[in-house]
Amino acid sequence: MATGRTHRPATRSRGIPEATVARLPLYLRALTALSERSVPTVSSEELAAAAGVNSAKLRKDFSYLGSYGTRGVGYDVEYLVYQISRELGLTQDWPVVIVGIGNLGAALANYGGFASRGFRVAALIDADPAMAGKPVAGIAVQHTDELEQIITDNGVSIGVIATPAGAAQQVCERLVAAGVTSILNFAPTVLTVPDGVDVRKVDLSIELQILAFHEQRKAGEETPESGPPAPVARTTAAAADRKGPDGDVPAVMPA
Amino acid sequence: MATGRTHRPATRSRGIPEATVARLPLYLRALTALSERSVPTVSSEELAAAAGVNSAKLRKDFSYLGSYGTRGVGYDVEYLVYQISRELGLTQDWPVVIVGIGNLGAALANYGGFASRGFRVAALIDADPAMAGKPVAGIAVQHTDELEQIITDNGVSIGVIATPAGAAQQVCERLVAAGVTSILNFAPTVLTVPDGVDVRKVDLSIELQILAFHEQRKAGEETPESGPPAPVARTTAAAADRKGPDGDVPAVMPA
DNA sequence: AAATGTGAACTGCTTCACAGCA
DNA sequence: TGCTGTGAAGCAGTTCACATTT
Repeated sequence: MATGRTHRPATRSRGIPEATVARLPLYLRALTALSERSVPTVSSEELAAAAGVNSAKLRKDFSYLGSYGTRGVGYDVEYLVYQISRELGLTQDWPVVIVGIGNLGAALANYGGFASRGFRVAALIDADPAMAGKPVAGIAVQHTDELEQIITDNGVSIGVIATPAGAAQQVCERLVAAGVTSILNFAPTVLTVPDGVDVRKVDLSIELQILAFHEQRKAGEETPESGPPAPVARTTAAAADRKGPDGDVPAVMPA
Repeated sequence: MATGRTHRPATRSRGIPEATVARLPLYLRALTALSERSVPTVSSEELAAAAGVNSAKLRKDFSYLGSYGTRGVGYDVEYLVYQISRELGLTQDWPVVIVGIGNLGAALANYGGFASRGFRVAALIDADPAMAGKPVAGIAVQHTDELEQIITDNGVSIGVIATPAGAAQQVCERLVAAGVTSILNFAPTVLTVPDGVDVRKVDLSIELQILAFHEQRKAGEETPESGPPAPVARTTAAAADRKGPDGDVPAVMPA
C-alpha cells in the first residue's frame, strides 16, 4: 500500500491541541467584529458568547497561547487579534490555487472573505480548454497543463480542489508533486496523500446525512410522552434468514 | 439571554456516538461504490482503506449498529448499504430548501449528489426580486416573502443557508419559526437557535486558516535538524509594557 | 469585586489485543 | 484459519471550581 494517510493524526502541534486550533478562527472572527466597533476589551464570557462556545473552554484555549488577559478586566481586543492572527500564520500572505472552476469553483473564487484575511487567489485552473482565458472573479482561468508551472512560480503551498470526484485524486497528486502541502478538498472522495501533506474536506452530502440522522431521531421522539424513544423496534418485516440481531432485508436498495 | 445553543451537545443519539454518525456517510459512499462494482462482500480492512479510516475504528463503529458481519468472511455489501441508509434516515426522502441563490447557492442547487441520496431540492429562495422566477438547476427561484409558505406546504425540515453573513441569522429565525429543525449554514456567522434545532456549519475561511496554521508549522520545522521547532522566540521587538509572558505589539493590525 | 488561568475530575473517542465464531 | 466483535487501556477534549491577580 502507498501508505498515504488521510487525516492529520491529531498530534498536538507545538503544544496547541487540534480542537483549539479549529476554534481560533472563530475567536478571531468575533474579535475582528469587536475591533471594527472599536471595543477595547472583552471578557471571556462576552467573547465566548459571540463565538458560540462556553467561557471555560475559551479561557482554556487562550491559555495554550499564553497569558494574554488581565484578571479583573478581560482581554485587549486588538492585542488578541494580533496574537491569534500570528499563531494561525495569517500575518503572512498565502497564495492559493483553485482547481476546478465549475459552479463551486467560481463561487469560491468570488468568495470575499478569501482575499481579506491572509489568503490570495493566485490562480484558477480548469481542465476544460474552453474555459482557458475566461475571467472568473477578475482572474483569467488557466489550463490544467500549466498547473505545475503555476504552483512553482507562485510558491503555492495551499490548493483547493473543486473538481468532480473522478478527477480529484489525480489533481491532488499533481498538486502534491508540484509542492503543495495543504489541500482543501470539496470533491466527495477520500484523497490519499503522502505523510506531511494535510487534507481537510468539505462535503455537502455528508453534512446533510448527519442532519438527516438527527432529524430522523427527532421524528421518532415526537410524542413527548415516553422518556427515551424506545428501542424503536427495528424489525419491520420478515427478518428471516439474516443473522443480524434484528433488522430486515430490503428487496431493492433504496437510492 | 435567549438561551439559544449553537451546537448539539454531543449527546449520544440512541446510543450511537456522534463521531460514529459522522463517519457513517463515508462508509456508505465506499459501500455504494463497491455495490456498483457488484462486489458481494468486503472485509473491515478493505472497507476501512476505502473510507480512509483504520479497521478497528470501523469495526467499533459498526458494532454500535449491530452485528452485521460474518466472522472469517466480512460484511455483505448490499446488506450494509441498506442498514446504514436506514440508520441515517435515507430510506425516506428529505425535502430541502436552499436560501440565498448567489454563486454558492447555485452551485449547491446544481450539485448532483444532492438529489441522489435521500435529499430533494424542494425550493430555491432568494431575497432579490430580480431573481424570482429565474430557473436555477431547473428550478424557479422564489422570493423570500414566500419562505414560510414554502416550508409549510412542502413539510421541509432541513434548510441550507447560503446567504451573505449579514442575512443569515434572520433567515435562520424565519426558517426555524416556520418549522425547520436542521440547518446547514454556509454563511460565516455563528447562528443562534433554540434547543432542538441542529446547526452544522461549513466555513471556507475557517478551513483555510486551520491549514495555514499547520502550513506555518511545517515551514518552521523545515530544517530537519533540531527536534521541536524551539519555542520560536516570540519576542521580536520591544515587548515593552505588555504583560504577556512574551510577544510583541503590532503597530497596526495586519489584515 | 471581577475575571483570568489552571489543576483535577470527567466524558467521550480511539486503539489495542484477543476471545469467539464461521 | 481468518476476520469479526468487544472489553480494557490509553488519550484527547471538556467542564468544574477555585486560587490568583489586578
